[in-house]
Amino acid sequence: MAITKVSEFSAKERKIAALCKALAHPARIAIISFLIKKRECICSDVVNELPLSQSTVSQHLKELKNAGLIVGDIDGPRVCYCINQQKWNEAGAIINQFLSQEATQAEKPC
Amino acid sequence: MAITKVSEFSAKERKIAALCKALAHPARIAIISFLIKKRECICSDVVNELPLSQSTVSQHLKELKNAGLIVGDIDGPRVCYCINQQKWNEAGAIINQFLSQEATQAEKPC
DNA sequence: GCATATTATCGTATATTTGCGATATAGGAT
DNA sequence: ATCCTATATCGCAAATATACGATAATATGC
Repeated sequence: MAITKVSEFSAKERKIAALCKALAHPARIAIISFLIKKRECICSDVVNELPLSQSTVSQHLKELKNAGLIVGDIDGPRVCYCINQQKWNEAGAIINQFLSQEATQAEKPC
Repeated sequence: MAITKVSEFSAKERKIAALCKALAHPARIAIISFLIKKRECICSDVVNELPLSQSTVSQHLKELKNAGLIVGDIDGPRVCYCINQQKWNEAGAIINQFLSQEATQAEKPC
């Protein structure tokens, strides 16, 4: 496709899409659910929970971290992951606002 | 990657991820917003609204249709697209339920 | 220092997505 | 029938995502 056109959309549209993209894989949904349930846990706990290799899990964790949804605190040789509660709440608000948009009175029905 | 492991996750996890994936591109966010605003419109209106070619827009519409979020009614030579209100509400409920999960009392903080 | 445990990153293969032009398809108008 | 408009699909190229094994990096314990 040569070049992606993502940059031609509004910041809001890109933000919503980026958040959804971070949640667009079942492994990442599972990781988030697991972290919410356990409140916090080390990377190897996640690896044990998922049917994926350690390197693949690490990649998914990285994506969630890049999206700001989780944080990893270094704890000796381990990394303790947990939800970034503030960002998680913000993300929920942004996505929910989009999901619950109200239709205006029909402007020009076809 | 040889083979995707999506099928090894739960139906719920896959459902949430699939819905988010449908919303994981700014063009599709823009399309949904446009349809909600206009209530309904023909494909070429969407093409005029987005900085993308007709064939690319058609592909994005197809993805949203596959996800069940929109429907396209054939109207002579045109296709009139609109939100599938019921599915849209369902999707909102599913995603929102996931987003607003409550943390349990910490089971085993690290 | 060295060995071990934990996690991240690199390299690679394959799958999927994005994007477009060209073409096909279908309906309406003349 | 022919032309025009609107949409979908095909074929292709490039970008991105998924997945893993191997390796690097880091901290701890000895």
